Amino acid sequence: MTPAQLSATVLAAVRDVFLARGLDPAALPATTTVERPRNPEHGDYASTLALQLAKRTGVPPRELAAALAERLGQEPGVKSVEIAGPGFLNIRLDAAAAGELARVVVEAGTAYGRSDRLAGERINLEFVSANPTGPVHLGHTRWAAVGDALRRILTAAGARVDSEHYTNDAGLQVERFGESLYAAATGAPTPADGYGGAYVADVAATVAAAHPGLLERPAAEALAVFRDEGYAVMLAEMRASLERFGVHFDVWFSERTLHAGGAVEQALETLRAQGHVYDADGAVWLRTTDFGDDKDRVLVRSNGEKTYFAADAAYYLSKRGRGYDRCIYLLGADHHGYIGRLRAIAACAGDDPQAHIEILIGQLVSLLRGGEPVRLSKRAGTLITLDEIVEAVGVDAARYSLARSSTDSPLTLDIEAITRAANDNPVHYVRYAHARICSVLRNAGELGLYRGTDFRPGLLAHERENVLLKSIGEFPAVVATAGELREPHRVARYLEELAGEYHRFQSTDECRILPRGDEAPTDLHRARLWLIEATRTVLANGLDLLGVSAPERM
RNA sequence: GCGCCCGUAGCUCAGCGGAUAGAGCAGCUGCCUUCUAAGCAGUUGGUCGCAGGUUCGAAUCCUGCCGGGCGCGCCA
Repeated sequence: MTPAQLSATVLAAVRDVFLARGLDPAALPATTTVERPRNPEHGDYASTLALQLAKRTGVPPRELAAALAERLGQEPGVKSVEIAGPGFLNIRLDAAAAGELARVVVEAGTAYGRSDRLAGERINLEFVSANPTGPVHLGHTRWAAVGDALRRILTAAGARVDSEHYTNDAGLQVERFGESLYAAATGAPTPADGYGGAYVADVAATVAAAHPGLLERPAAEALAVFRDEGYAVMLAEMRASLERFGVHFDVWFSERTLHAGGAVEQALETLRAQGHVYDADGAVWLRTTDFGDDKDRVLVRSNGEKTYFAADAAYYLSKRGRGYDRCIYLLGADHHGYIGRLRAIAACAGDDPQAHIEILIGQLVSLLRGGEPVRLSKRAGTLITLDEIVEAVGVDAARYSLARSSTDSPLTLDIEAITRAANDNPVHYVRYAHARICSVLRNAGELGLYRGTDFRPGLLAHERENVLLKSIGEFPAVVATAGELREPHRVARYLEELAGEYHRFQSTDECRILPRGDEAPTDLHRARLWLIEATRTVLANGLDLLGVSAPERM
């Protein structure tokens, strides 16, 4: 029995109790969940429904719990129901009912964990959105890992998701980048406000090599080539780095195309038609304060130039126009000032910000080197690139360690620790569990032992097996919750628990999976093969949601 | 000054109102003559920043304070 099935059973039971006692079923919640108590003495699952309903019905919780226990105890598969404390219901399942879960998981395979919780949602998920003036670096990497995991999780929860990278290629920064490249190619000093990292010289050399005689051409002409070609080179590098990191964007969106295609103009008209645009001091403003922003924002400067904010508005309208009903922005904490104005854009366009726009703010990654904070700067060239991180620890470890903590908490990474601690990364613990299972399955194959079709779930009666089954059963709810809350780290934390349950199971002498020596294989061995295949399935599915590989050998 | 986030074990961090607050790492003690020791078992370690409040119940929700990070342009 899955937790979802048990929850439905509990809800049906409480409905029966309500009807029998003449209580109003309208007081019942639409859904309920069962918890996994920390303390094993509190049963396999616990329901707090009696506690929650006591106030609404006026029936003392323990009394309600007693009636519910009586009724639930008759359900097939339920071994016992006890009332505890103020009105907890502690439920135990028959081993056979609990063990059936392994069959469910094995038969679902890669589909186990998916749900339709977010079915019908068409989501645009934007993250990284780095300026094309330097390599993807550590500051972006957290969002790359988290954003891509979120894309996978939302998809698993039933949503239709496109991931999108917005490239700020229209403004002054690209201009400065071009100037810096030209300077580097001619041996001139880096201009003020230019880019001085070592990669600048590399990109400049690449561009120069592709255009013989470029430096002999007039400065304005050469500059334009360095700017445009350099930008293209940089963008291609960013893409390649992210792809190597396992992060694929469905859409690479260029800010330039908004300006060139007239989308910005059109956005201004749309907003004006909605009545939130006004002119003052020679500039054109959007009255974002109508919708909670702390000040109005300029769309067109008094010199006639459209602001970055105007492009933001056009960009949002572009997303909506492309059919996304929910636009999710994953931004670093240094951009949290954007929340108000972005939401105001949606509102000014006549949308309901609550429904259509969602801004997730993640805290920044800070860096220590030798215990001292390191200031990262693209301009100064003191940055740690995604490529360097991948080279140091590999894609799996890097992705995992960035995705396993809540983006609400700032992450502190020690540069030495990243490389040195490649071994004490929890990712190994999880992947190792998967590799161990594969190893046992290989050994079973050599013995000619397979799980077969005659599965006897009731044989999985050992406490370690029971606990493992319960962990496996949690997976779909974990994925659904991670999707709803936009919190991929929940999947990682869950996998660490599951891996722990597996390691403990396999270390238990009474839980031999394969026959020893000349022992004859039994139904119990075969039942355990079902159990470990179910465990392997969940580990593999879960790691995949994080973009981390599940190796068959380590 | 205003706004957002954070404060939980020595360190890095989990814990969407539930029962005795957890994990990894670090430390200490054991366990490889059969399924991978990247593992397991045990042990040390906590005023959940502080003070109030809400309720059957608060690390979790509310208020105030303290400490830290980040942000508050006709910049991009």
